[in-house]
Amino acid sequence: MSTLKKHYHHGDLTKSLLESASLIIKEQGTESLSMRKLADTVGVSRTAPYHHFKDKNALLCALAEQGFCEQEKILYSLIKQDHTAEECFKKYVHAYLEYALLHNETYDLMYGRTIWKAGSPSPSLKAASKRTFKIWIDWVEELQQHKVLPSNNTPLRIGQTTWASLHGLARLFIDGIYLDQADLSEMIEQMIKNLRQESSTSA
Amino acid sequence: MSTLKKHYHHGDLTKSLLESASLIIKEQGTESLSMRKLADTVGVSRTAPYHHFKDKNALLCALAEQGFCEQEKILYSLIKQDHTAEECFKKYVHAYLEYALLHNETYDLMYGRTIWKAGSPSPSLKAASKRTFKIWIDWVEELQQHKVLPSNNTPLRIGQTTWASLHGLARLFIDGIYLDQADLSEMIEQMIKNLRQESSTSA
DNA sequence: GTGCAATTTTGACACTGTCAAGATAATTTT
DNA sequence: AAAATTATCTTGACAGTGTCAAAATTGCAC
Repeated sequence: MSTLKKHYHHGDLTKSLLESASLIIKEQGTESLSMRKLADTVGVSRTAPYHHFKDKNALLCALAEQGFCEQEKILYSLIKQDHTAEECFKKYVHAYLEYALLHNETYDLMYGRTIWKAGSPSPSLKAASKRTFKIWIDWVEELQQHKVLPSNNTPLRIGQTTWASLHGLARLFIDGIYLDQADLSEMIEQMIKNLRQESSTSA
Repeated sequence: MSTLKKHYHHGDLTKSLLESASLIIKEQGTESLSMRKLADTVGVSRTAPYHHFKDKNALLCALAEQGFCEQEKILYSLIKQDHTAEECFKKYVHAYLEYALLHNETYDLMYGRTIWKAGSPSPSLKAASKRTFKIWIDWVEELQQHKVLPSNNTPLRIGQTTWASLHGLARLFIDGIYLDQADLSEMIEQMIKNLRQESSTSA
């Protein structure tokens, strides 16, 4: 009888489920997120969550969607700062990888097989990812104009390939192929050089 | 009583399991590979496979290891041809992505979360992946000498970053983030330009 | 043939996602 | 306020999973 929504037994189960689920995947990995344990953690029966999410896939989609919002906020605010385009791009790359590695489980849901191949992305998740991608492509166009990124192709293609590069770097660490965080920063620096318009300046 | 190995009940269960498993993941995805169904397919009881593979993880490791052998063969033979370094590199990129997409489920086992993060790679799998990686790094050094890849860092770093780029491109398609195979070849071409020593030649 | 070791099976346990049906509480309608 | 309707949650059930322990089967060496 107080705030906005109010479900009789639990206040706001939808929200509680998302929060708990988010915590579980962060601390124990997506593999060990089960609907039953989640329900138990929140203090509700096994099938209660199914009245708030059609199935597990829907829950994961919601988590991924939250991730897109969060990531978009971080990266978008970065773009809108008043650095040189060059400096801004470098910061973007660092921020992108920082987000990916810090929220690695969420990143995996956002850009990984679990939802996009094994599962099926919800319409609103698709929309969120498209939105994020569009912001990126628009900014790539600017970066091309400022001669930060190469102009030998359309913003779309350049955006796709440089994104693929960042994504690949992120994945190698997220998936446990590389573990040594010490290597990471050096790899990031080199990746930035690779992606820049003029890649080779020194011998 | 004929050839090399011979197990009394089934000829060579180990081999049969690997072959069937390989077929199942190719046709139905790794998600729908279960030890029980696999056993059933091969015509043996649920727990029989456990005398040939310690657990499911071990089976997956074996599949991944096979993948490394196969991939190594393809790529290594390519390196040893008599094209220009430039031409050879282009072919390599195409071949790498072709393998990744054609054997996408195996590729995912070789370079994906399932084994490397969620599971645990067997010693021999680790060795196989190290071997493959070493061949790559050695060749990167050659490519640098032929001014195909940039020389502004060690072979290791350049090898890591350009591999990350190829891997990222592969993953976007393997994981279902991108589906349109028509885009793929254009993205590959652009990626090659990105990776080459002099990335921007035209406006 | 007997003994031994390799191989396979049966039974069991604790999990998983999710459906159908029933119970309960809140909300709306009368 | 009482009744009807809806939203929410629970209990029971089913089919599936990985994998362990113990028993059964088979092949081979002696």
